[in-house]
Parts: sequence; C-alpha cells; structure tokens
Amino acid sequence: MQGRQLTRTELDDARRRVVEVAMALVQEEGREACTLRRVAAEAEMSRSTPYSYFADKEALIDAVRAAALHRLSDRCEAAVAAADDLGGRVGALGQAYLDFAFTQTSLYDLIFESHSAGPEHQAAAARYRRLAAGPLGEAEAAGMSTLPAERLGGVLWAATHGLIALRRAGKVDEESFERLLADMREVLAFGFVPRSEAA
Amino acid sequence: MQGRQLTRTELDDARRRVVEVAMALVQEEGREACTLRRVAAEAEMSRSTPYSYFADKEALIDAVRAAALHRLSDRCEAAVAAADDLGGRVGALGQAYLDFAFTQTSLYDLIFESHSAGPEHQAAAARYRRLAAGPLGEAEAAGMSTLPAERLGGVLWAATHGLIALRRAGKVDEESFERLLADMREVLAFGFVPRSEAA
DNA sequence: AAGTCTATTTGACGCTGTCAAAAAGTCGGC
DNA sequence: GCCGACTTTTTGACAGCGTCAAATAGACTT
Repeated sequence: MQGRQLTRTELDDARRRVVEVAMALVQEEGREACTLRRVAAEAEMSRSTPYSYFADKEALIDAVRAAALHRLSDRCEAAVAAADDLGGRVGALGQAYLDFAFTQTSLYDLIFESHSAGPEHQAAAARYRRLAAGPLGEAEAAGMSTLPAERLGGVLWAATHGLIALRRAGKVDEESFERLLADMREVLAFGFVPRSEAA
Repeated sequence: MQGRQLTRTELDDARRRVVEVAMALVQEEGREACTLRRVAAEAEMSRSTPYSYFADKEALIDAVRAAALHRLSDRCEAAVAAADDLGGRVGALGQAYLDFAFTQTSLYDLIFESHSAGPEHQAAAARYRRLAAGPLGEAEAAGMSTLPAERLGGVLWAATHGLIALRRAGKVDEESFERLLADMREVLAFGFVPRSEAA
C-alpha cells in the first residue's frame, strides 16, 4: 500500500521475489500448484500485484523457466569447476545434469515445456550452451572429438534429454533406462575419437 | 436421457467418442482448449456425463494420450509397410516419426507430458516399441547392428525425441536442428556396423 | 494543507473441475 | 396397463482460477 515512486532496484527486487516464490512452489508442490493467487499470498501481496511485474501468468512462468535453466547451469558449472582433469569435467557435467533432472524434476520439466521465445529464455539457453562448450571444447582442442564442440554438445544434450524424457514419461522403465544410458555412452562415444582405440 | 442398462459396447462407443472429441480438440486448438466442458458440449452431452466414463479429467487425458501414441504408431507402421527395402524401412520409420512430431505437435507433446502410469499407456508404448523393433530387428539379423534391436531402438528413440523436444522448447533454432539431425545420423550410425566400411 | 501521482487492493466476471441432488427414461412384475 | 425399482443423464451449486476496472492508500510537490 505504499504510494511513492519505486526505484529501479526496488521494483526488480519485488519482481525477483515473486519469481523465487513461484519457483519454490513449482519445485515443492508441482507445476499445477503454482497458481498466481498462491504465489501472491506466499509473497505477501494482494492477488493482482504480480500484474505490476508480469503481463500475465505465462510471463511469470517464462521468468521461472529462465531462472530454472540458470539454476541448472549453476549446478553444472559448479560440478565442472570441482573436477580436475578433462575426463572428470566431461563426466561431472553429465552427472550434474542427470542429478538435476531427477532431483528437481518439476523444474526440469518446466524448462522443456513447449514454446518459450522470450529473450530471457534465449539468454539462459545460450549460457547453458556456452558452459557445456567448455569441457567439450577442451576435448575438441585435445583432438578427441570428431565433431566441433558445439555440435557434439548438441547431440549429447539431445540424447541425454531424450532419454530423461522417455523415462519421465514412463516410456522406458528404470531398468531399461540404466541400460540405455550405458548404451548411449557407448554409441555416442563415437563422437569422440575412439577412446580406447580398440572398441 | 435414456435409462436402460447400457450394453458393454454401447458404453465403450460413448467412451470412445469422448476420447475422439477430446483428441480432436487437443490437435486443433491445443492442450489448453481441451476442457471437460467443451469436450462434453462438442460430444453433445451434458457437462458431467464424461464422468460416467472417466474418473476425472486426468483419466480422460490419459486415454487421449494413449490414443495419440496409437496414432503415431499407425503412421509409422504404414510408412514402414510402404517401403520395400531394409534401408527404406528404417528411413521411413524415422521420417514418419518426425512428420508426426512436427505435424501433430499438440498430440506429440501430450504423449510425452510427464508421468502416466496407466495400463492403457503402457500397452500403447509397448506396441510402439514392438513396431520399431521390426525394421531394426531386420537390421540386426542382417548383422548390421552392433546392438540388439531393442536397445538400438531405445537409443534412437531417445536421441530423436530429445532433439525434437529441444527444438520445440526453443533450445535450438531451426538451422541448428537440421545440422544436429544430420550429426546425429552420423554419430548414431555407429550403432550400426560401419555403413560404408570407411566413415 | 491540498492536490497529484503511483502502487496496491478490492470487487466482479466468466471460466474451470467436481460432486450431490434431481430428473428422465426403461424395464420387470402384477 | 400401470407401478415401483433401477440406471443414466442433467441440473444446481461450490470453490478456485486468471484477469481487469474501479476504488483505495500512501508519499511526494507546491
């Protein structure tokens, strides 16, 4: 109920708080539970105050999606930073990705929910690609990859996400998932020059 | 407003009609537009009659999901049947899959929407796997695959779906999509014994 | 102190999924 | 040929949703 002109950062802070509350709601109670009215209540504002920061619900969800993608990037970045050799970095990237997908399931699903052309989202996606290009670029520079890092990264991302999605949607069971993950490592390793020289 | 005891097939017919209307609604106006009340109206029944056939909305959507998966299988099956050599059959399977994904986008998305453990859904998924195992099994029998058909199929399915999902979610643009599809064919061909013997 | 400008809240609308109660229709027994 | 039992369908009602217009509350300016 305050009436003075808000500073830029005050406004941004409020906006950010709304996104945080919404993200927490998605993560803890699922996509469905993330309703505008609940977000508002939990952020201790009236039900239509979020409309000061977002055009509509979809705009809010878009922001949450971008934030979720940033969080995924954070996890991967940290994991990569903690590893100390090249192999470790590539492995850590993949492991962190899988951990996020199966730990923060609702957020992960949100990230890949259909069409979202906003600039925030594109930026977040670009950041993730750039990040993944790190270890893979190293591999390329070391002459270990038959493909440019960016393209190998795309193939790996697609395959990994696809397998996760199939598992999540119940198209493959737990057992098949594990086996397919191993198979994929085998097959996709072809994107790298023969690791053991004798496969 | 009829009051007599309905035969098994009458009941099934009505149920099927509801599913068909709902599926048409999803395909033509999107997932959001598929509301219970609209389905009921379009099927010319009162708003709560669908509850005679489905426990709740999610149960109806589950049925639509299974039906959509069956339709995808139909398309793939027909495409495979129309091709006459092994290479053609494998290619036709993939092409039909991609066509469906980019043509019936809402239905395709629905298929992979999270968790759906119902038996109808499992059966539909099993049918699709069995179907895909046809051409791939041939390839295996011809000694062209380094993996059992079922496992190679899983890898291909995951990679293909993942790429489609990335494209759909705006994580890769049109251009990257085409390039990655080609890259994936290249890399994944390793699941087959060297096609040209000299890659 | 009055008036202006801005941020927030409140009221209201049409839509949704859902269920209990009412209604409508068909059939078997008399 | 009507009556009561049974089954299916419709209607009424409720809470919750996203959304917007109007009303409100608060802080600056003059």
